[in-house]
Order: sequence, then C-alpha cells, then structure tokens
Amino acid sequence: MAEADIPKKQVIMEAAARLFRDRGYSATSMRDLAKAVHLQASSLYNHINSKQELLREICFQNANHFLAGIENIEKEYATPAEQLEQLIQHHLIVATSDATSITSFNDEWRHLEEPYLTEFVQLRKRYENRFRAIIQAGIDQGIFRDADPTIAMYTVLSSLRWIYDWYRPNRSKSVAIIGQEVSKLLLSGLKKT
Amino acid sequence: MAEADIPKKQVIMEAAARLFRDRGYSATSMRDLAKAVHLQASSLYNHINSKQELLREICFQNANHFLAGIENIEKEYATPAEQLEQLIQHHLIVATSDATSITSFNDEWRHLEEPYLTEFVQLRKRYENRFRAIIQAGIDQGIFRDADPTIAMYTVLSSLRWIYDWYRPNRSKSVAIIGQEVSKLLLSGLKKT
DNA sequence: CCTACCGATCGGTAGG
DNA sequence: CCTACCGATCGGTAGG
Repeated sequence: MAEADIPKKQVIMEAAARLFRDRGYSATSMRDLAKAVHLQASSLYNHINSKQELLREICFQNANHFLAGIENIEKEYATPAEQLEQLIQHHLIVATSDATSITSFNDEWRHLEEPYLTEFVQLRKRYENRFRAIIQAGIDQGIFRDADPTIAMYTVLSSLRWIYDWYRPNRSKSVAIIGQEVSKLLLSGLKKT
Repeated sequence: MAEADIPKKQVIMEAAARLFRDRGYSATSMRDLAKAVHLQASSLYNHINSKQELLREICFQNANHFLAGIENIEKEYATPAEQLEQLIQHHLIVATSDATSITSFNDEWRHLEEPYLTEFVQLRKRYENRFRAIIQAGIDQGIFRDADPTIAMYTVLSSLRWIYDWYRPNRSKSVAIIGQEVSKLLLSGLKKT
C-alpha cells in the first residue's frame, strides 16, 4: 500500500535510470522499460512524453544537485583546503544518494538532443569552473603545490568517478571510508615522504 | 594511391572505432558506418562478419596491448616505484597511440556478447590484478604509504582515464606532459608538505 | 561492390 | 491502462 503512493512517473524514472545504467540509453527500448514497471509500452506515455524526457530529467536533476552543493560550500567554508575536502565529500554524497542515475549524468548525457545538450554541457562547465577556481585559490595561497589547476581538477573528478563505476555495496568498505582514502591519496600522494 | 594499400577492413575498423567513440556502439548503425567509408551497408559484409566482430576486435586489441606492456614492465624494472611510473607512462602511450578505439575498451565493451564478454572481463581483471600487485609490493617494501591497494589502483587508473575522455589535442599541453603532471600529483599529492 | 529485400524491432500515436 | 497499429530503421542475406 505504501508503494501505491509513489507517483508512477517516479517509478518509471527510477526504472529508466537503472536500465540506462545497465545497458545504456540507446540500447534500452521503451518495451524494456515498460516490462520493468509492468506496463504496456504505450501506457508509459500516459506518464511521460518521450524517452528523451526521461534522459533529460535524470541528467539535469543530477547537474543541479552538484551545482547547488558547490555554491553552498563556497559560502560555508573559508579555506580552499576545507572547500576541496567538502567538495569531494559532497560529490560522493550526491553520487551515492542516487547511485543508479549518476551513470546517465556521467556517460549518457551525450544522447541528449538540442537545445538540452548545449545547456547540459554549460551546466557541467560551470561546475568544473568553480571546482578549478577552488584549486587555483589554494595554489595562490601557497597551500597547494604549483600544479596545473585544470589537470588537478580532472584528476580529482576522475578519481571520484571510479567509485560508482566499480564500487559494489557490501563487497568492501563503505563509500564514506573509500572517499576518505581517496581524499588522502589525492592530497598527500602515494609515496612516503 | 598510398591509401589504396591500407586493407579495407582496417579502414572500416578505424571508422567504426570513431563512431563507437562519438555515438556509442548501440547508437551507431551499419548504415552510418557504411557512409563513413563510402560503401553501401551490405558491402561492409564482404570485409567483416558482423557489427559485433568490430567491437570485439577493437576491445581485445586494446586489452592485449595493455597486458603485453605490464608483463614487459615487470621484467624490465626492479622497484615498485619505477614499475608504477613506467606503467602510468605505458598506459598513456597505449591510450594515445590509438585514441579513438580506447573509448570502446573503456565504455563500450559491455555490449560484447558471450562468450567474449566474460573473456574480456577476465583479461581486464588480470591487468588490474598485476597493477594492484605492484602497488602492494611498494607498500610491503615501505616505499608507498599504507593505502588500500585496490583503492589506490582504481584511483590511479581513473586518473589516467580522464586524459582521453576530456583531452583534446593542441588545445593545451601534450599528453606526455599531462601524464607527468598526473604522475606527480598521484605520487606526491596536491598539498604542500 | 551493388540492388533488392528480409523479419524484427524501434519510438510513438489513435482510439477507446 | 489496453489493443491495434504506424512509418522508420535496424543488422544482415540473396543473388548477381
């Protein structure tokens, strides 16, 4: 009975996110999706407008989630070192709170059609710019090494990505602990000093 | 005339790698591919057996390339620190020497059909195991910090991945220099000591 | 290497 | 929410 209260559209969205993650957007058919929610393919269209709409909402939901976090961290924390540490933590929280849909945000967005494709790329760029600015501030203040801020940013972001690409719950440590270890690795390096 | 000597199958394979990278395996049709090599779709089958075959050969070619390198490095270099540094360099060389097909190795392999899917996953696992063993050896010898070797391995591998995901030639530094900076970042960390 | 064509499947609509 | 169905496109084959 409790399940009956979840809007059907949300149920469809979650099933879509899972299929997009497991097979990719293009390899997922509306008939696959219909079967996953125990409907006929045509009945899906009483709740959604198109396959594109599903991808679009999944991608932008995540993009906005990431951006809201970084803006908050810029206000709440003063030093670049704190901001970066919080950013890493926030990135992992967003990614693991909606672990199935993050793959679309990472990989399937390229199947977005215009004008949404352009808009999405701009949102992502904004996130990257803010991320880079924090690293740049750390370098300017002498807290971080004199690294290339773009390279450092992508290295950090990529390191966070493997966690939801390869991580499988209850197979190993918790995401929080993995996140801490990745943070330490990125900030202090692998070599002993 | 020089181009006439390149086997048609190779031309098709390279065009396929580019399309799989740009649109993904599922979203690439044999008619797209045919157009790219100025043929009718049906004519492709005089040179190849199936769409699957193209993906399979692209994926396994890269997998074998990566594995051959790591076996060689294990023999040629003695210390884990040297081996890791060489491994990072080798990974980047493989990735950039065939930059278009590396995306299939990274992302499109999941569209492989059995039994090749299982075989591919095993090859990749073997690469990861050897990579992890080198990090483990460095920890045992006291050269590396007491990190989780699996986490360290994935962090390193992911950091290498962004270079061919995001890097665009002549927009910035060379791959060699980017690789050096990423290496330094991973080994020494972002924070000043 | 082409024309002609196969059955299967695609996203989506009409109409109830 | 269903049945019935649309035109388009899919990977691939036959036959020359």
